[in-house]
Amino acid sequence: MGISERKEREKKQRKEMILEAARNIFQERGFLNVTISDIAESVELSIGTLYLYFKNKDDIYAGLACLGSQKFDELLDEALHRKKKLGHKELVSLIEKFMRIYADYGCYFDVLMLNFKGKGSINLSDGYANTLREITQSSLAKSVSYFSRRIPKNRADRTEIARSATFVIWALLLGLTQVLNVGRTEIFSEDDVQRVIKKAARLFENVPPEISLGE
Amino acid sequence: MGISERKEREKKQRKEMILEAARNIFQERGFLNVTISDIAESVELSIGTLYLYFKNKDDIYAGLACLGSQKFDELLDEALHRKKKLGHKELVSLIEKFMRIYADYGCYFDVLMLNFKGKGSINLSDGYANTLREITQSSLAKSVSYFSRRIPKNRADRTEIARSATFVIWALLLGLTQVLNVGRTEIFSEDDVQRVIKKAARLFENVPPEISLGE
Amino acid sequence: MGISERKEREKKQRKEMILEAARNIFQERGFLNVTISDIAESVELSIGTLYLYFKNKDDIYAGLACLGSQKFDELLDEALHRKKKLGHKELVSLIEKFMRIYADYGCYFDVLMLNFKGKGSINLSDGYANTLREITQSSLAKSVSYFSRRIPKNRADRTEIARSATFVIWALLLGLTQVLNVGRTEIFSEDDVQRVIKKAARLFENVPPEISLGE
Amino acid sequence: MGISERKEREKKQRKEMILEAARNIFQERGFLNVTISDIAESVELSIGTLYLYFKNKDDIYAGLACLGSQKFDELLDEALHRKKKLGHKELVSLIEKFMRIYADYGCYFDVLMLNFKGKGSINLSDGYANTLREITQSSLAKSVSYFSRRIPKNRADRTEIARSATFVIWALLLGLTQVLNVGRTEIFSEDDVQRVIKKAARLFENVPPEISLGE
DNA sequence: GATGAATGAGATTTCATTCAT
DNA sequence: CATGAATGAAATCTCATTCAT
Repeated sequence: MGISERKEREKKQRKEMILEAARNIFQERGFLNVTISDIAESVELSIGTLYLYFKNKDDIYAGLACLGSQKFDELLDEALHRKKKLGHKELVSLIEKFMRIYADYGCYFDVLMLNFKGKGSINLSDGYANTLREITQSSLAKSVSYFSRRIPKNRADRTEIARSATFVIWALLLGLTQVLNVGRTEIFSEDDVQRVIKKAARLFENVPPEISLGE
Repeated sequence: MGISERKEREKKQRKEMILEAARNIFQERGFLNVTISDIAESVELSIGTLYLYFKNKDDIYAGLACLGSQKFDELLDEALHRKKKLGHKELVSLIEKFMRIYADYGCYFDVLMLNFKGKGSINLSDGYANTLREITQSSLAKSVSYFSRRIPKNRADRTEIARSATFVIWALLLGLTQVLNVGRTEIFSEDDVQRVIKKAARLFENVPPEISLGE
Repeated sequence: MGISERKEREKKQRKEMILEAARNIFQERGFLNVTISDIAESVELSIGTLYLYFKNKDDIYAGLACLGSQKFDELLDEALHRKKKLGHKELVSLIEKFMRIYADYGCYFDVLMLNFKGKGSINLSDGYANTLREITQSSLAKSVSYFSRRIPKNRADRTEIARSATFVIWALLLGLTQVLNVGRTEIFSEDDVQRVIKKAARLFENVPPEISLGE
Repeated sequence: MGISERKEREKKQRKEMILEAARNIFQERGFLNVTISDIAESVELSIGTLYLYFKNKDDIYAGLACLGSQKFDELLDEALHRKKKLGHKELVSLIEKFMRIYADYGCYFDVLMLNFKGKGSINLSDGYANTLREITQSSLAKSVSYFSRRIPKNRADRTEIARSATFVIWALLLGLTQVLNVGRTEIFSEDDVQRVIKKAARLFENVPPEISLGE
């Protein structure tokens, strides 16, 4: 039992190592135009070995999506696991952190998008589909719980409000990465980015409690 | 000359017809796993004929991206070309319209994203690259102008604020489509969507003038 | 009768016009990478019209081959239709002329080569096949006759010697174009070309009568 | 390192194996109308495998051209690496050998011709372009050196004469293959061929030393 | 377990030929 | 007659996956 557990653990570590290394090539060349060969080369393993750890290409994508979700979950943990209300400073920090995560792990989210929007283009194997669902639900629950705690208990629609707040801020986070990445170099400068982040953060101040992001 | 002009016009119309029909199949099956054959079949033309109108596959993608930008530009025209401040009702309407556009023309934006993020994955021919840049600049100018008019003239950083406001709302629009599409069916209901939109719109109320979306 | 004859004549003229214009594009771009479209464009006629005059692509190639053979035949006429022995000066002139013809009409000969060597790659329609055979036989007969007249009548192998002489000089002519064209710019200069031609011509001097090119 | 060296060697051998087998189909069907599929079938490999060894179709052609140049180079080595003057017997032998090489490897030279005359029709990858240039220069140097040695040292234009002699004999060799192959069956018999070769060889006898092929 | 050469199905692309106008 | 858009068969090329070593 001990042995098989260790094997299992080692296998999982190796998978993550592969994914971590694979991420580089994805970030570098974009989601399209990356082949299994490219990944293998980037990981410094043979093609065949990749198939020992992943059933097929979609499985690799799914793995990436899971890792990305985890990163996002960790970010939320750090940002929301505090007593204080999420003020301007904290929001700016949250957005900046997410931007930075996206800079390094953007392909995770892209895979995530393509997975759902691709309507079957990526067929998650059951294992990954479950993992992904669990992580997402976990993140969602955390966010909702956070906002919920900051809404008066006597409001019947507390949960709904908290869910909405969650999706709005998620949307803003994701949208900012998209817009700022698309426009970068072509349309605006680093200064622009800073301004946009600050303005986005300020949106959430001075709003009535029930729509704010907290207390 | 009259004849050649007509020919030119007809050719342009046919190109748009192809793109319009191609859009369907993209929306239906997702951006990945659509082949030239699929498009040809959807358009009810032969593969060879597509190549009469488009140099190659990337050229078709580029055409889609341009059309998508145009749709977005038209949306902005309609939403911003008004005297009144962009109030809650108008914002809700704007977001809803964008959501609806995205439902039909989402693939346009996906192409746009992949084009920029893919770092060369889609090689825009010069013609399309220019068109795309022009449309984007036009949309940007409209937005900036709109917000700028609503900021006190004596503020030195008027333009910067207007630009930031533009990017924030663009980000929100795009982000909402992403989040809401990803989560749909899996995570939330149509009711959720409505709530999220309303909440997003309300964010922009009761904020100090210099960061509001208007007057 | 007069009318149909005129029509026939006009059609023939048009065909030659097409071939003459087609030659340009062949010389310019090389035998491969020339399409029917390219030819049509070069001739300033529509693709469909080309097919009014030529059954198919091979037919155009065949036409080119015939024209090339004619050019060569005319060259021989001019060079051999004289009383005098073919001396050094005349040989140099002959080679130079052939080189010049080749510079402009080289693709004719290329077609000729590919026709035979291609072993069916170009399927001559019967009409062209006959024309081509006739022209070639005519050229051959002229050459043989020329050399034959310069060999003592009492030699039993007069005709064989004359035929051999013909082929040798034809080979030299053709080979020079090949070698000099392949090497041009890469391997040697215009001066080289002149020297090679002169040396080639000189080979045929001072050889015993029965192997010489004349008298 | 030993392993990678072996791999490299094996890869090279496989490439040559492919080219050797490809040659057959080229000789059989003519340079045109040979497809990648045909080659793959002839080599008894899959299409995909060919693309493991050659970047594209042109790369295969280029490989053939290189091998052909090598064959020619070897022929020259054998023919010229001797003390004795290149007499009639040796010349006949040289021509006959070249004819035989051409019968088997003719497509090599055809590729060579089309490469240069096609003005870019075949795009040599850098590697092949260099190899080809090197081999050609090597062959040229050998020939020139051979003839040079047979020209009195006090002649200032020794090298020029030697170069000219080289090109003339190369032209004759190549031209003979062209003429004799085109005319074969249609125009002349095997006997003709023999006579032509002998006559061609005899051309080089009894000529003044400075234009002869050797002392 | 690890490898990567080989595969072959399927993608993109080309172009000679046709035919409705 | 003249046209050239449309065709589709066939070509080139790609790449996820397998399997013998």
